[in-house]
This record gives sequence, structure tokens and C-alpha cells, in this order.
Amino acid sequence: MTDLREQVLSASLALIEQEGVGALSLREVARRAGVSHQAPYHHFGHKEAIVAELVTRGYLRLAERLEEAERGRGTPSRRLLRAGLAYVDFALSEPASFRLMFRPELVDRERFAASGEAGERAYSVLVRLVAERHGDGRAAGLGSEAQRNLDALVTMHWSMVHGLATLLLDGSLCRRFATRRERDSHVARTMELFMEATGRS
Amino acid sequence: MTDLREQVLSASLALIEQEGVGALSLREVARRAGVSHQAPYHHFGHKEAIVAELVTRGYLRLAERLEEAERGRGTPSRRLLRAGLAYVDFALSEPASFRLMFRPELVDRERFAASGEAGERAYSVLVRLVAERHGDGRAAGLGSEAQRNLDALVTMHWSMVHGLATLLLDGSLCRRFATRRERDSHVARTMELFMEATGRS
DNA sequence: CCGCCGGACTTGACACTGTCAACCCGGCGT
DNA sequence: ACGCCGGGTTGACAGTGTCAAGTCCGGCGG
Repeated sequence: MTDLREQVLSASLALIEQEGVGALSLREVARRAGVSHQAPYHHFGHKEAIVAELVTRGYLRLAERLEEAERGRGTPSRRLLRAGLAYVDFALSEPASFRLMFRPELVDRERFAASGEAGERAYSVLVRLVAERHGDGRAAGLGSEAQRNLDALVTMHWSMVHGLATLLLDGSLCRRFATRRERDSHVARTMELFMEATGRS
Repeated sequence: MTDLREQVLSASLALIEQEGVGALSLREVARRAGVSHQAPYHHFGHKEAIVAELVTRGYLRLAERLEEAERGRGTPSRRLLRAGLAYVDFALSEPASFRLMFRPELVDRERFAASGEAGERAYSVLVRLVAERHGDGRAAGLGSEAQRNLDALVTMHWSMVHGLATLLLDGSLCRRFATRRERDSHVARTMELFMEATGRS
């Protein structure tokens, strides 16, 4: 019916959501779209191109959510916290995209530059938020020692939210909670603990 | 020559290390072991059983490393830090195992209980270390509020090291460092920053 | 109007995968 | 001596990604 290209993309995502990343099959996607097994090739060339497109779009949506938190009201700490929660929430609400985004063997970032750039855009939001919170007061003039510490701070924040997201999604944390509400309050408590410990506001 | 079972396991790991998780192929493994494509089936039944065995052994080695850090000298904080560094180091030195361990769609934890138990063993080390550091002074008598906070602390520590490990392995951090030494010092700085922020010793 | 050109799609083939089935062989216990 | 069985083999089947043709059709130039 509508644009087959879009249909292929959404069918792929749905398939991954239902059966897991490993079950993504062009032929099954074609079947679901009601076309022959080669039709998708006319729009994408190979499987990797489909995944690359999904990865790019995933990073763009993540970047949007983070930028939304960045634009919000409140202290730098508060906005950084909201960005962190948005990161985790993204992973939980779009698990298929999130898993694809962090499986580098699926899409070669060299050949699909758009995916890499979208990832950089999301990353840069985090860098700005951390820098804002942890005082880059004297603008760009930090010595290399201070710069290295800022780098470490960014890595620390990112590792925290990324670890939380992946453990909730794929790790043992995913079996620890009976209800969604329970899980969410655990996440909130953990993030607040972290922000409080590392905070200076 | 020697035990084919062991040969299959090590060949599988080597193959994953070289070509990625997706490239694990029983037939290629058999080829490398110099046997027919069905020989591995005589020892494992299906592919999942091979992966499950690798996952179990991976968790056991990780648990050993963590327990080694636990037994070491120093304050609780120091030992927790060393356990965290051991976690990251494990991921970097055994990337194939680590990736398998956190891809739950590959092995069903219900049917392969050994994998789950080995994972629990590693997890419990972390729980003990965090509890020891963050004062479970009055033993088992914590109220449910304090218990929830301890849970959140464990999740926080685990998320931190797990996020750091996966970002170094699969995320954008892996392209940020030219030399291993540079990378390691970044890891050390990040972990120390984290421990200092969350520490009470 | 005809012709034809190119994009969207189909059909058919190939090599590869995991897995089922049958067969084969050599050492062991009875 | 015989049968059994663990470890190994070969052969087949369905499913996969991908290459190579062929088919259909709408819009264009002449």
C-alpha cells in the first residue's frame, strides 16, 4: 500500500521487538509486508543498510529526548537528572532500537556515517549537560588536567545511565521487579542517589 | 586429538572473538576442529547448549575475579573499587565471553539453570561488597526503607561498572583512545571519581 | 499514437546455516 | 561370540542473505 520502504523499516522493528535481534529476517519482513522476498532489496541493497537506517533514527529520537530535557526548566543538576531518566526510559520504551544502537558489529560506522553522526549528536547533549553542571566556569580555558577530569565525569554519568538501561533490558535486573511501577521507582531512587552523591547543587 | 568437547568450546570462543557473536557457526567450528559438521552435536545437542556452557564458565571466571578482590586487603571501599576494576578488566580481556553473558536471547536461563546460578554468584559478591561498605551495621535488621536504599546502592554500583564495560566494548568509548595505557588511565580516573563521590571512607 | 526506458517488483538460483535421520565402526561387558 | 552403545560419519531438509535475470507498468519523446 503505502511506501514499501517505510513498511519494511517498521516491520523490521516489530519483528525484532517480538522475536529478538537475531530473528530479523528480510524474508520474514517481506512476507509480512506481503511482497516477494527480494522487494526489500530494491530499497536497501543489503540487510546492514536497513539496520543502519534504524540505528540512525534511533539515535535521532534519543537525541531529541535528551535535548528536550536540556531545554527544560530547573537547575543544571535537575536537567541532567531528567536527561538520565529520559535515557533509561528510551531504552525501556524502544528496546529494539536501543539494542540495535549498541551492537556495533551490525552496522559499520565507517560506511554508514549517518549512524555515527546521530550518535555523536546524542553524546554531545550529555557532554554539554555535564559540563554545565560541573562548572566549566572559565569556558574553554581549562588545563589538560581539568579537561581530563571533565572527560571522566562525562564517562561516569554516561556509564551510569547506560549500565542501568542495559541491565534493565538485558541483564539480571530485568527479572527483579514484579510491576512496572516497582521498577520505575527503583530506577528513580537509584538515579537520585547517584545525582545526590555526585552533585554540587 | 584431545577432548572434542573442549575443542569445540575454545574454537567457538575464538571464532566469536575474531568474527563477532553473529558469526558463530557450528559448521565452521567443526571445520576448525577437523571433524564433520555433526560431530559437535554429539556433545551438545544444539547451539544454545554450547553458548550456555560458555556463559556459565564466563560467569564463573568473573565471580572468581570478584571474589579475589573481595578477599584482598584494604578498606571496604578499596576492595569494592578493585572489584569494579576487575569487572571492567574482565570485559576487556574476555570480550567474547562478556558479550555472550549479557545477551539473554541467546540462552534461556530457565532451561539452563547453571548459567543463571553462576550469574547470581557473581552478583552476590557485589551485593556483599556494597553492603559492607555502606554500613549494613545492624546486620539483617534493616527496615524495608533501608533495604530499598541498599538495593538502589547495589544497582548504582553495578550499573556504573557494567555501563563502563559495555561502552568500552561496544559503545562509542571504544574509539576514543589511541593506546591501551590511555584507556586504562581514563577508566581508573573515572572509577576513582565515582568511588570518591559515593564514598564514606 | 507508438516505442521505449527505467523503476518497482517477481522468480529462480546459489552457498550457507542449524538440525533431523540413518548409518558405521571399534571397544566393552556378559 | 554377540550385541550394545558412544563417538563419528554422510545425506537430507527448511530457512537464510544475496546475485542474476525476467516481468510489469507509467510517463516520456518522437
